[in-house]
Amino acid sequence: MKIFPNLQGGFALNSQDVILGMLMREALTGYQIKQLLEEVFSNFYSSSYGTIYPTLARMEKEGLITKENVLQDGKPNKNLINITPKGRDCFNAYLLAPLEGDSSRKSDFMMRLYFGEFVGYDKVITWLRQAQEESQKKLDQLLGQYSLYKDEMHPAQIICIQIGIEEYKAKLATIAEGIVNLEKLLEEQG
Amino acid sequence: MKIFPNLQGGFALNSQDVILGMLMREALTGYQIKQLLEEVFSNFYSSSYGTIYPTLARMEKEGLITKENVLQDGKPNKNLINITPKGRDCFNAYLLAPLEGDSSRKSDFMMRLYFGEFVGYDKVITWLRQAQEESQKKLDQLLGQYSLYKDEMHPAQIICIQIGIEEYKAKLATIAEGIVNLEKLLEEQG
DNA sequence: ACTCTCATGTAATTAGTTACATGATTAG
DNA sequence: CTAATCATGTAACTAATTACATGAGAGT
Repeated sequence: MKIFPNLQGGFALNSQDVILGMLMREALTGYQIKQLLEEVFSNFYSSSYGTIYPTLARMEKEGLITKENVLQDGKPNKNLINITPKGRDCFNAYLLAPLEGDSSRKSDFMMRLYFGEFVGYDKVITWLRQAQEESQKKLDQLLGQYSLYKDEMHPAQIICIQIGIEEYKAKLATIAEGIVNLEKLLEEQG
Repeated sequence: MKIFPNLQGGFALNSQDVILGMLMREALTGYQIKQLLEEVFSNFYSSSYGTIYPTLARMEKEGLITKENVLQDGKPNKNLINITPKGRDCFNAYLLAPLEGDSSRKSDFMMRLYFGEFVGYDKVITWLRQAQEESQKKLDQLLGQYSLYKDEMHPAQIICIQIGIEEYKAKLATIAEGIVNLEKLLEEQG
């Protein structure tokens, strides 16, 4: 007896939907899918090889994709993944399904900030600086994407990237302000 | 042979650390822990009863907490959870461990925006409006928290909430702008 | 010599969600 | 009489991560 009746073709955002979306435009390899996840989707999704390859195997069995073995020279052979008509239907069904509320973003950084009372200001400042560096990298990545591709991007895609950019800018500004305030407090103390 | 040697007292942010942090100030019940997660931690963590109670049971076995049964009248009995000295050590070890990079925020909304080319502008606008509503609620929740407790909050805690507030403001502004642009495009189309 | 990129995959393990199960009291 | 709040827990199942395993070619 199934407790979760929505095995696949289910309603929650999962790696299968993301992969199908990527394949809508062009055939890709598992390796390329992973690269795209890191380079362009990392702001709102992530997945490892340990998820990607087993998912692709299952999707092939279900007839959502086909694998085409391509011999290369100088490089290992690759399996080029093509989406099938059934796969396209499945992706369109995902797009028509009700939008889910944003799933919980778990942030170690924010958690520690919240518990900042249990460490010294200096430690909190260290965390803030680390988050600052990380956020700056993410922002640069998004800005790079935007300037490179904005002319060929769909309006919805542009909004997606802009949301990321503006969120990181806001985060960075608030972190910078926080560092200044904490440094002032540190000085007053000692 | 263990593949993951960091069973507990591990390095990744998990429900155990969050629960210990909550108990540092005062004893709580499992029910109250869930409420706090929804009301104050929801911006950077979430957990269900199906995680909380089994985690508490394991933590008791490991001596990180103790349960104190309290009889109430008119209400069901409750198990008040107290943190032990070992539990405090464990939480401090978490705070000293290296800060993790922000774990992947998986967002159905952002994913759909990115694949907006496969649906009409009207559908994208619907998604934007839904996200707008949801983000506004989250923002209001944070603003409420801030105005209620800002005088008793630690500076680090204030920064934590401000980051959330500014992120949501930025998101809302960008969504609003996006809706205007898409509506213009819809009109032009006819 | 070493490291990076390309390339595909499996095994062990963890952590989590959803749905179920129970039941008293209070407020509308 | 119906729904919400208070309160604790379990069983079935899903989804994912990490680490391992393999191997060729290119650049420094």
